[in-house]
Amino acid sequence: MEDAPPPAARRRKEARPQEVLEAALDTFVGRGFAATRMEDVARRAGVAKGTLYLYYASKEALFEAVVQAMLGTTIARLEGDLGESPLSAGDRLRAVAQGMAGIIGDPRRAALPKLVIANAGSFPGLARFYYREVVCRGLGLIGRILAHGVATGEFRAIDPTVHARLFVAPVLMGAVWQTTFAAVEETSVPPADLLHAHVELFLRGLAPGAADAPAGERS
Amino acid sequence: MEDAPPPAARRRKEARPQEVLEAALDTFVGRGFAATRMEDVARRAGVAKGTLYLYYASKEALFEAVVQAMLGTTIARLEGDLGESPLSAGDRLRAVAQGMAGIIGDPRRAALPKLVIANAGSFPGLARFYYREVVCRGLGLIGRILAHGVATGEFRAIDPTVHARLFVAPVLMGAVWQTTFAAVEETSVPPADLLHAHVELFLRGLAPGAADAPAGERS
Amino acid sequence: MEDAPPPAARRRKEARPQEVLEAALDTFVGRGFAATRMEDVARRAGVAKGTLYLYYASKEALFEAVVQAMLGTTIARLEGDLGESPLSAGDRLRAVAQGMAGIIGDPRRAALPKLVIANAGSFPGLARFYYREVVCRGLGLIGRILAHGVATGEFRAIDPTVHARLFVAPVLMGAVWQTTFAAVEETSVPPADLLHAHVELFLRGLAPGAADAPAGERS
Amino acid sequence: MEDAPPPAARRRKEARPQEVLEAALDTFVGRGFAATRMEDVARRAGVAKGTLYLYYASKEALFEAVVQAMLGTTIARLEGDLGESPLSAGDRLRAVAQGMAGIIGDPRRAALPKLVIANAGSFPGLARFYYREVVCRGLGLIGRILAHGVATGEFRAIDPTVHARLFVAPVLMGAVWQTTFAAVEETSVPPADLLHAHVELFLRGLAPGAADAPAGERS
DNA sequence: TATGAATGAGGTTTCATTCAT
DNA sequence: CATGAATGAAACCTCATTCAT
Repeated sequence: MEDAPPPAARRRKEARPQEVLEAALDTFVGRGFAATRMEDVARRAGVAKGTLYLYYASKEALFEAVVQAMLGTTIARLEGDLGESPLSAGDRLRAVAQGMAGIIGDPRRAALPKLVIANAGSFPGLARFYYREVVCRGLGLIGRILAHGVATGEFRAIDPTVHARLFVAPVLMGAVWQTTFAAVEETSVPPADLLHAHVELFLRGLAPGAADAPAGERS
Repeated sequence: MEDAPPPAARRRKEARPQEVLEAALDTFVGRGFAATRMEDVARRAGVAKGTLYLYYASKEALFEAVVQAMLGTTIARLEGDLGESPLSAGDRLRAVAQGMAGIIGDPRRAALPKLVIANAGSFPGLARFYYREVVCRGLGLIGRILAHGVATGEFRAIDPTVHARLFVAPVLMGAVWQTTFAAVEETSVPPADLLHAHVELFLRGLAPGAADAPAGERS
Repeated sequence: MEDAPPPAARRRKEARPQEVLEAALDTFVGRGFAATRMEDVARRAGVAKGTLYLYYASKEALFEAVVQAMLGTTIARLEGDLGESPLSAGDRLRAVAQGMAGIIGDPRRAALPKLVIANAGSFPGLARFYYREVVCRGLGLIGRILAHGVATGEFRAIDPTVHARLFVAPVLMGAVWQTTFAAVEETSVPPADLLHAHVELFLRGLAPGAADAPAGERS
Repeated sequence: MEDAPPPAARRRKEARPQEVLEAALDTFVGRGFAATRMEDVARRAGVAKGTLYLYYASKEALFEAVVQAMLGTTIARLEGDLGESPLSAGDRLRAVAQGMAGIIGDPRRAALPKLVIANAGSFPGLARFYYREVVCRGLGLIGRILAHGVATGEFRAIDPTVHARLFVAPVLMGAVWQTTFAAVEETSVPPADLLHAHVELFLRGLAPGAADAPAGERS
């Protein structure tokens, strides 16, 4: 005799919390927290309204669980890419970009930034938490790579804090873009192309070139 | 000779719709459309609940009026910058960046992108409208400058469609950032610094430099 | 020189209360008391909302004034017909019917019964008042004529109280009918025809005929 | 063997919609549609405000359901009486009167005419619908009986269309009367007496008697 | 006297949450 | 565990009434 009879029905039951989370994520992203009704989530998850409360104590708790679940894997992914490596700073930026591409390639994970941005006002703790756990760590990682590149002379002298943000911006924007304008966009650019162009442009811009900037600058 | 006798009380009356719009914008941006209560808007505008309905037929109508009002000035600003000029492509990009800086320097106008992003799900027409009226026109303007620079050899050969997005991303991101993380940010970067660094990095990256990319690899 | 300059503008001013009453009556009859908005009445009367309150202290007061105004003339009319006369009972009933025809011929006056019926629930005093002032007096008048006819042998022996109601019913019904179904009726019967047929039928039915009822049965 | 286990609590649950309808009817009749608050209906039905919306989508929908429910049985009753029979026209009118007495004997059913009359203004479709489904059919039935009586010589020559209305008027009026003046009436006449007197008077009046009308007519 | 912008109490409706089955 | 009928707090919106002009 086996230890348990998980013949399809049981398996479903154990996957419930996960299915609920996914249904909730989709609805929260599509409609925003306030406009999402628990019944919508329940229907999408294929369970009854009351069942949601067996797993999550309230709508807020469900929302936080959604963010946590996404953060968990996102952070893990970032941490994985954080490991030191013998590559050049440029190649390490390329590797980070690859990792980010993987993340925003998964629509479910790409939705997180928008979720945070759209609901930070209603969840005071959310912005702070996301900022500390994701933004700081992400910017820190990139900043360190940039600083290293500057130190070795691979990059020209720039402020790593500032340029870390510049490096991240198109990725974040791309993620938000997808979940907002994808449906109405006429001429769409594949995220992969965008990311590739971004990295090359970025690295060229950092190259310790001759003078300061090409033409007649100042600002 | 005065045109009319506006004795302080009258002036207030005529400014009502505008005051309501500003109060509504602030609240919608802070809490999102659904979580905003009409009473909050009224209190912030210093009027009674019912007064809102003298000017706007419903919460939705108020929201749309807010977006329209912001769009109006934003579009006008963009159109102004659209004028052809004898400057180099690089300097024209710098001018556009200046214009954008002016826009996101006004907190009220900087709030529009977040408003659209956060509520596109609940207002199907909103994303489409904003995309057509602002995104397309903005990207088109920048794309044309880029294409011109490529044609004259001022820039290396890049895809204007793709790089227009890259040019805009940090600006948009900055605007969204401000209204989302400003309160919790530890080490903030002045938007002006960010924008300046961005433009310089961008122009360096576009310079028709020697080889392809500085160091070894490829993606 | 005249005593006052009432050149059309002044005359209008003095007629205001009456115009307001008429506008109110029309609206109350059409929509019911609760569904009538003061602004509707004002617009129909051609005055501003606030002006109504110069003449009537509240919506309820306006409603009561409407009823009073209608009652006044209605009662007066009835009283006029109440005068004793040398006619036969039958001819006096015919005269009363004439009077009623005059009343329900004026759409404004015909509307009163419906107004009372539809709003008696919301105005506890209204039913009582109308019953005392109109119903009782009307039924009393007719009852006395019937009793007189019975006493003189002009009519067979019937209960004047009961038959007074039977005499009034088609008139009331006709008045209510007009303001309720007139717009949707396919085959309408002119009120005058209806009334004439009613009186003749009624008088024939009262004639001290041979047996009890024409044909065989029982009750 | 029982079909199901309805242990007193369950029975209550299934009767909910019906209980709500009855509570709503009573309140609508007493106060009119506009003056009725959903909370009143809920309290009278012994449920919470929100519960009403489980069964009826809106206040209007509830009102229409009330009318429908009443109409259903009323129409059925009328149809039942519509069956051809071998009786004389007079006896068939008596039978119809009996049927009507049954209807207005049930206070709930007697309330329908008043409901329609009082709210036709706010529900444009209501008057039309009621007219077609009840008034036309009722008048048609009676008109056919009258026409038959005229054809067989049982009645004198009258216009069936006109006299059908005269036949119905006291019944309708009685129904409306009950729900409007019952509480304030001093000398009330039992509806049954009224109806009986009406039918006898009506039949006498239709008898193909000697001349036209007894005494000195003409209008 | 007349106006109509402003007010806010009160009504309809929604929906997160509970609990008996 | 799972359900979904029931609840009632809270939000949107209307409109009778007031009052500065």
